[in-house]
Amino acid sequence: MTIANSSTSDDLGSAAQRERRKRILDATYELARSGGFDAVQMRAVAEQADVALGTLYRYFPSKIHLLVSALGRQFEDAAGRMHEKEIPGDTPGDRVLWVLKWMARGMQGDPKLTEALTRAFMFADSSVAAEIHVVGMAMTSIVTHAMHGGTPEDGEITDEDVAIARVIGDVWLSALVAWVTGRSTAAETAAHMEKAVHLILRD
Amino acid sequence: MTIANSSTSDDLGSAAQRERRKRILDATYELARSGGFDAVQMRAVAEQADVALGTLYRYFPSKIHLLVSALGRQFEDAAGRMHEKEIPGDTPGDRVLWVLKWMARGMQGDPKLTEALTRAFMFADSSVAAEIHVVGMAMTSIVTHAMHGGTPEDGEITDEDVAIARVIGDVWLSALVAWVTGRSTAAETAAHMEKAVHLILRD
DNA sequence: AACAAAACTGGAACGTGTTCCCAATTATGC
DNA sequence: GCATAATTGGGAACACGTTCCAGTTTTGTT
Repeated sequence: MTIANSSTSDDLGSAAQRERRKRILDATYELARSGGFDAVQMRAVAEQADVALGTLYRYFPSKIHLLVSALGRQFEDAAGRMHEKEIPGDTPGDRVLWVLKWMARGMQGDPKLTEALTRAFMFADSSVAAEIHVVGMAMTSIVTHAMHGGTPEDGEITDEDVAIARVIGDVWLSALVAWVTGRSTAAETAAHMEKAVHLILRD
Repeated sequence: MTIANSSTSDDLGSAAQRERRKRILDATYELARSGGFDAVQMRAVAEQADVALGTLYRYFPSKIHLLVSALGRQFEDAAGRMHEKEIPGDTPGDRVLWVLKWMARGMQGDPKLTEALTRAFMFADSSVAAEIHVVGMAMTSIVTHAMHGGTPEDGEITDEDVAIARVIGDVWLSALVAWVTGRSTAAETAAHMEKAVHLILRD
């Protein structure tokens, strides 16, 4: 149950292809950051990445695949950074809340980007299962890592831990959607998460 | 904190307008039931409801509004039926699980319909806040009603109860999305909900 | 009954995701 | 180095959500 090992640091394809793929994802980020989901238009991505529209579709078979792939890269980066540090907090609940707040801070700094990626994730169907799985694994990994104090040798991660982490991840996703779609404020979201973690991880 | 009182049994408009609105929602259900989200095409809804496309857009300003309104009607119906019966089960956890399974059974009977309504709900932004609120209230009402054994006089519903119900609702939504998008089976979803309810409502 | 306002119809038109086609370019095997 | 296959570029075309408009019907008022 370690960090996902997907093809983020791409094994596949020639150097030129890896370069194209990177340009596409970079263009996606930039458009999403400035204008959110609606601004990530396939023609605009293609133009900014300097590839033809057909090529873009060869690399990512839909807009949803594209955005969820971007989300996966971001989550894996976050999970990687997470694993490099000690998580502050005396109890699992404190540490999980610390991590969730840390991620929330990052997301609030780029609300449009977050909106684009989250809505794509929520809209994805089974054809995006592989990319979705990457995200789910990274999220579970982040939470379980926080539950165990960030000290890698600190005991095994049990099935129970994973189940708990999934539940927390679910609540987090729902809260994220509510925030992203403007149905709740950042403060309400934070309070809601705090409540949920206290319910689930009674210290 | 009783059942939502929105304009489901429509106060607004003439008889002909209520009739049109009903035809539109019926057409929406039928198309969703047979083909899911993608089959609910605005031109098809208009044709099947025997109204002009412009009229459909006058009643529901977007496809998302239309589907979320349909979901709201369904949830209010479910909440209403819920409140008429005693919920079996000795503990809050048992009763909540019973209710969730009862709703899951209904949704599994119409998977395409569920897919259409759920995806619309997840995709809705703040312009759909009113319709979303109807759904959220109905869901919270269903869960709190189950927590208190279905006997209406059985104590007040506290803020704490509502907070708990919201968390359960969040997990349920995430699980629903996973099921609807084919990322988890009905059995996995049920097991996951059971785990979550046991964590949140320790009996 | 006559008129004004609002609602409805039918259909054209636009934007964006997606598909398709073919010529030009690049990579691969001999 | 060359023949062949795979990839890419450029762009037209299609589908569906959405908007808009001119004309007609319905509704409401006096």
